[in-house]
Amino acid sequence: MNPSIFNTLTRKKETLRPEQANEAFKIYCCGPTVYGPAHIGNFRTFCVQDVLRRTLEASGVKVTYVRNITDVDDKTIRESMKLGMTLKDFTRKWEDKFHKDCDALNMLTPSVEPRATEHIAEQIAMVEQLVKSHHAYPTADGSVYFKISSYADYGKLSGLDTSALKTQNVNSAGDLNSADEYERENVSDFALWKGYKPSDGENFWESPWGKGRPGWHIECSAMAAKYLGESFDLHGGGIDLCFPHHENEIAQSACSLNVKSPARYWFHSAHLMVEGQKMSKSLGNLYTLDDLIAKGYTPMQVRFTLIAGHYKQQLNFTFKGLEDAKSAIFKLQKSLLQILENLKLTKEDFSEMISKDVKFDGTVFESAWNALCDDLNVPKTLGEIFTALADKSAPKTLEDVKALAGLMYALGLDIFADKQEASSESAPEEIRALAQSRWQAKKDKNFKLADEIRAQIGALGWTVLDTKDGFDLKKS
RNA sequence: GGCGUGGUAGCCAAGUGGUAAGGCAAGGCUCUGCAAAAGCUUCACUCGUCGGUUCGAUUCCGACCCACGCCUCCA
Repeated sequence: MNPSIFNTLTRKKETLRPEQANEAFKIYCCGPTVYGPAHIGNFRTFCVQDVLRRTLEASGVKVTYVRNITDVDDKTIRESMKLGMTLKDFTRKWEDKFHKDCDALNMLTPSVEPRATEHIAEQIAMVEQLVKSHHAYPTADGSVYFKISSYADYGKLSGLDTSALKTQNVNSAGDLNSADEYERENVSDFALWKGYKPSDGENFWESPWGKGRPGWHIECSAMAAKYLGESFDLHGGGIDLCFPHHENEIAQSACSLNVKSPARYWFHSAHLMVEGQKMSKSLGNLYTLDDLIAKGYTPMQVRFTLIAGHYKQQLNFTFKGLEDAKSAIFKLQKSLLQILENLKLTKEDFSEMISKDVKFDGTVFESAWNALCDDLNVPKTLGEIFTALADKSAPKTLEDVKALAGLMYALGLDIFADKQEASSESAPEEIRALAQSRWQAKKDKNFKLADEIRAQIGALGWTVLDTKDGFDLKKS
């Protein structure tokens, strides 16, 4: 079964098929701007895209996945200069951190991950092409702007009324859009190339219009065309990129490459709220992965939380939600362990089964898979998984377990990544000795002493949990 | 103002023209000294409000209320 998604361009749910049958499905996603640690809002988008890619793969489609690194823009330049670092050293540092976080969140590595600064020539070539075809014009300050009035379909993706746009001189905050600053012909014309300013420091490249640097939108168009061709299958990003970023990309590509739209499917995921509020630094509710790990949550719990809501739906991120995810994962582990035991299989066996080569048809998890293929309905998928797991009337077969492993591949949930609560081995010798003496007291039916020792252990920050024939120690 | 999304149990969240998946939390029971765990089990006559269409609407239509997002470089 081929997965479907809601295509922003057509405003319809569509089945995803590669343009050329038997060829790879080509995806381009806008990657991070590396000027600091990515936050969970960024990761919501990237995790959802990861699920899309994995689901396509599990459906038997080959995928080429390109996600760029934006390593030059106002923020990267400003922050690197503030620290006295070269732009490259600065951005590589945050790029490495981004990759570390992605790995922790069990995201697959992109097929290609191009950096904007390593594709300046391609960007300049595209801008030249646009200038030559009169879709763009240079200005006195050495910048080049795209002329949106030269492209009739501008605004089609985001449903923008361009006639209103052209006369719009005031933004939502009531401020005058500083149209004159760069001598733009029209306020809505956007920069393809930015002329050099002293505040750019050492960060500039030579171009036919003098030294400067590329505008933000052109990098994606140039790199997507280079690695995926003039037209590819799907372009993704956060909903905020729909306008103006993707709108501008379409305009650039359409006018320089002579295609209607660079991508046939446009995939946008909704934003993340935190405790009901927009996430922002000023509200102090902007979390990075490390922030959550420091609070004792695991990357897998974070991933579960980020993908558990539908991608088109705004997700309200809460710590209660993180707790819920923790319990849900634990429940999943327990049910699965029971099934594996019945089949005389181990966790390791299951881990080896996690693969994109799966058959879902005829298994108890067929409906879960169908839900995932239906516009990436992860909440329903999870519901179907739990329902199937709980259905005692259908004993699970090896094929069922393999199908579940396939679903775990698609969702990117490494279900045993989180150890089931720390166990006795990690406890200090002192605690273990105490626990041992309590166990002896208990066996001697000296419950008073046993409870005293338990209280003592509790005071030292550990909890004793009795099992059938022994005990576990847990950090409390 | 323009465009768009959503309002389903305490919280999160699917869904369908015929009377509401799932997760979390909570309650009850069983079980072991106790505790925890585990197992079993209960938990929306109701789907923002008001009208309309229909034999029948949470699901279709209209109006209204509320929340949220985008509107020039924020995933």
